[in-house]
Amino acid sequence: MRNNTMGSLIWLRLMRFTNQSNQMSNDFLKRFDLTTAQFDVLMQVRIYQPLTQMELAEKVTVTQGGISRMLVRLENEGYIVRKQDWKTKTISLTAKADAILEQAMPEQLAFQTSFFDDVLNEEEQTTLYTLMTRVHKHSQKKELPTE
Amino acid sequence: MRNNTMGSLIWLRLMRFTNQSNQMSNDFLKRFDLTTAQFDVLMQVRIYQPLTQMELAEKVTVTQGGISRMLVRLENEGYIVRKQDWKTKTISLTAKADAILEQAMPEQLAFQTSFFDDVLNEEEQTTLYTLMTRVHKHSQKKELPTE
DNA sequence: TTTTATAACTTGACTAATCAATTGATTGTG
DNA sequence: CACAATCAATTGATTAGTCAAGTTATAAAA
Repeated sequence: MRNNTMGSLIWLRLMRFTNQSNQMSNDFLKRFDLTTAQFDVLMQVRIYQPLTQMELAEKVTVTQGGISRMLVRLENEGYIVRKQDWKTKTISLTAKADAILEQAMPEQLAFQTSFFDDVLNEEEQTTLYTLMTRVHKHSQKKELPTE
Repeated sequence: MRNNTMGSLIWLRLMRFTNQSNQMSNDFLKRFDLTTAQFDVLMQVRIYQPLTQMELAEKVTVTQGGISRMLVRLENEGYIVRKQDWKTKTISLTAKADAILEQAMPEQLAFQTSFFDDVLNEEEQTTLYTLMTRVHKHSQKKELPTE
């Protein structure tokens, strides 16, 4: 069964790990009544607010349609407000979201960090980050299809 | 804004990369009328067939419910068959799936590999794999919650 | 033999995405 | 001014997944 190149082994590992840690993160964030995807979106809004839906979609690598649906849910929960502003809609956080993030942010960051701090030393983490950054950046250049 | 530890930077990178490469892979597999998730499942069945739904669910890290739904779709498309065998259902590939995988497998493996071969040399790939394996294995031990 | 347990699978309600088609808002141009 | 162009956001159909409650099949006890 000599089909597995090193590349495909890495690929599988990455997929399984992110899949699993994502589930664990969902579990962890339940205490704040948030999902990982919602936390991700709220963090981006917090950093870049006010911003448009298109801009936000790009930051979290989701389509327009995807961000539209996500924001409907977040708006219904009272985490964000959107106001029509020229032909775009401008998104910002509510006080409720601010308060929750204040608490959730340090805990979630510590949670994420623990996946790596427990098994890799500082140098290894830097190496992992550097390698993944190169791989990621390269994949973004790939985007233009070849056939 | 000193909230970003190295760990959370790595985490974000991994999420964004897997998310993006997953989409690209979906795009790539369109020529075989398959999604990445379907390809993943079919590959596991191919390697371990015949196997039960529970076993398969564990291999692709999905819940029982998730695998049940996925298999309904794959069965409707004529890629797999399930036969009730004792109180479990035993899954195996159809000739159709065999034929498609014969073609798709080498191409998909080459596709996955290209994400890494283009930017990392052999040694760097080994390093990346080793580090991710440690991180992944560790996260699996974590599973038991601490509260 | 009728209950009771239990393991394997399914299903309903939901989150999260995608793509492609459509609706809204704001331009220009004829 | 009306009409086409265009950019932003929404929506319908579908895939993919979760959790928790409900089935179904088999085995074991009463």
